[in-house]
This record gives sequence, C-alpha cells and structure tokens, in this order.
Amino acid sequence: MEAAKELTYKQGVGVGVDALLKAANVARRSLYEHFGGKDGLITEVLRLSAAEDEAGYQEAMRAAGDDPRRRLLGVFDWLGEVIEEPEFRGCRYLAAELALADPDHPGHDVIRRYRERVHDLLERELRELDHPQPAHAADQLLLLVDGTLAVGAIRRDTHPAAGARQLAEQILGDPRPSTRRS
Amino acid sequence: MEAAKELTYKQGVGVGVDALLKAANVARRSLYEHFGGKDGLITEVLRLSAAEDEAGYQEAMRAAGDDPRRRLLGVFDWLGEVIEEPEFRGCRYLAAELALADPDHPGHDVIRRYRERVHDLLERELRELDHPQPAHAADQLLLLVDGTLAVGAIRRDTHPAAGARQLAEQILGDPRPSTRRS
DNA sequence: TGGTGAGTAGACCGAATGGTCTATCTACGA
DNA sequence: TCGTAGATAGACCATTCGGTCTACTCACCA
Repeated sequence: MEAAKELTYKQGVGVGVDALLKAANVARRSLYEHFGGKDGLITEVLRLSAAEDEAGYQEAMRAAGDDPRRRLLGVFDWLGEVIEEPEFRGCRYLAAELALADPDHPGHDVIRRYRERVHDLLERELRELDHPQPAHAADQLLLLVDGTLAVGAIRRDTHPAAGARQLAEQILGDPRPSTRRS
Repeated sequence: MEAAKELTYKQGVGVGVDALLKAANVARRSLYEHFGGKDGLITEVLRLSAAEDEAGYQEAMRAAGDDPRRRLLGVFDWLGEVIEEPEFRGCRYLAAELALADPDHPGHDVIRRYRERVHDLLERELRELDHPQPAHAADQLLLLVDGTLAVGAIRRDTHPAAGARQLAEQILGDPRPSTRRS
C-alpha cells in the first residue's frame, strides 16, 4: 500500500488523488480516514522515504568499511549508482520543497529534519576523521550531494557523482591525517 | 506583461492560467493568440529568464575584473547575493525540470540549452586559466552552482555560497598558474 | 466615415481536481 | 448468531483546470 503510493509519487507531488488510489488499489474513503487528506498522505510518504533514504546513507557507509574517509567517499559512489538507475528522476525532497508552495505544509518540516539527520551522519564521520571544521565540512558535503542529485536529474548522460567525489576528497583533506592541508 | 508573468511564475510552474491573467491584467484571448496556450507561455518565460540569468552570469564575471580566476569566483559571490534576496525561492530551471512531467515539453530543451551556454561560459574562463581539464572542471563548477541554489532554497539561514566558493577555489587550482597542484 | 486589426471582458465547455457521502461487503469476537 | 470495525466501490459535490468562444471597445488610417 505505502509502496504503491510511493511509486505513484515518484511521478511528482502534483498527481491526482484518483491516480494514487487506482495505483494502490485502495478505496477513496480509506485514504481520508488514515491520512486525513492528500497533504497527510504526502507528508507520510515523505516521512517514510526519508527514513529509507537515511538508511541508504548508512548502508552505503557501512558497506564502505570502517575507515571514515572511505565511508564518506562511499556515499558518493552510492549516489552515482542511484543516479544511474533508470527510475531516477531527481531528488524527491528538493522537488517537494520546490513544488509545495504553501510554506506551512508539514512536509517542509519532515524534509528539514531529514536533512539535519543526514548532516549529522556526515558530521559524525568527519569528527571521526578529526576534521578541523566538521560542521562546515558537512555543509559542503551536503551541497555536493544536492548538486549531484540536481545535475543527475537534468543531465542524464553526464556522471556528476565522480566529479563530486573528487571535490569531496578535497574537503576531507589529505589522506594522511597528520599532514592535512587546511 | 512578461514581467508580471514572471512574477507569478515564481510561485511555481503549476499556477493557474487565471491567476496569470489577473496578475498581468491581460485578457484570456490575448494569451492564447500570442503563445498558443499555457505551455507556450511557460516556454517563453523560461527562454526569457534564461537569457536574463545568462546575462547575470556575464555581468557577475565582468564586475569581477579581468583575471579569469577572480571572474569565476565572482560568480559564487554573485550567487550568494542572489540567494540572500528575500524573493529567492530556488532555481527556477531545476524546479521546472522536476515539475514538468512531460519529457516532450519544449521547456526542457530551453533549459538544456541554457545550461550548456552557462557551461561554455565557465569553460571559456577555465581555458583562459590554462586549466588542464576545462570541460570537466566546468561540470564541477556547475555542480557547485546547482548545489548552492538547491541548499539556498531549502535552508534559508545557512550561507552555502561561501562554502561553494571555497570548493571552487580548489577546482581552479593553485592561485599561481605555474605551480598548479593537479 | 467607415473599416480593420488588436485588445478586453467574460460566458462557457468538458475534464479533472480534492473531498464527502451512502451503501455494501467481510472478517472477527462475544 | 449477531454486532461491530474496517475496508471497498462509487455516486456526488463544489471548485478549478486549460482552452474556446462571442461580443464589445478602441486606436489607427484611408
């Protein structure tokens, strides 16, 4: 049920309720009883996929081993794979943020909190690395992530994750911790 | 007339025709005679603002002087100002790209060409700098631009342009051309 | 003076929107 | 066996969507 809604939502936040219901094989009434309306559904979908994507970051780092440096760069390798997937249509959260005109929509809060969690995830690894400015560097990494997803959405042929990874390496500094440049 | 439409379009690509007409004080018929419909209007708005924004890049570089390095970094200083503007609501083209579900919409082509022109603008300066990989570096700079605009749209309080500028400096390499690191 | 082109105002259309409604079906527990 | 909770199907509602239409106004020019 949730899965079908997500699938439908990947076609954009502006789809019709009817299309959602048909795709999920769900009665109209059920939707309104469970989520209170379309906005509630959207919010819940965002919350759910935010949890999944956060787990994706964690899994990408876990798969990259124990070295924090490898773990952070592994995130960009993972992003590269995500972008290559044929279903990829850009960052869901950025699209929602731009499409949800109402600034009071609860979805905005969900997205904000999600980004903070990812930021903290990155910052933790940077502290592990003894990076001198972990918070600032996490900001920069997140900027690279956003840029990668944005470019990946517009130019499907190019491979932005590799370029972003190079820049991430520079943020992380010299591979040998004792001689970090900045 | 075009100005009023643009203003209204900053509220999203999904606004109603009626709202557009009212904001521009234009009769319904005029719109359909001039642009053939909503899609034509959107395309024309994209085309127009793409030209304006391209001029914005050029002006930002011109204002930064003659040194290609300064000119490229000036782009990020300019982006920082753009983001700070209270009307800023994210990159118009990214929003359109994500919102225009129909892949055959002529707006996609307008956006693609606009990005290519900006890319070429950046690449030209990189060649001026004797950068070893001007095309690749331009890709990376564009990624930083997209990331900056994306982060600026979501987190209004943070100031992503400064972090992006630092990364841009690394792309450009050592300030002294003869001793470039990579 | 009369005609023409371009604009405006706004009624109107079918389709689709988000949301509420009733009626029906079904599974489960007392 | 009956009652209830929760699901379904789908009619229905007002509103809005993008788009077409007619009727009218106004400036310009021969």
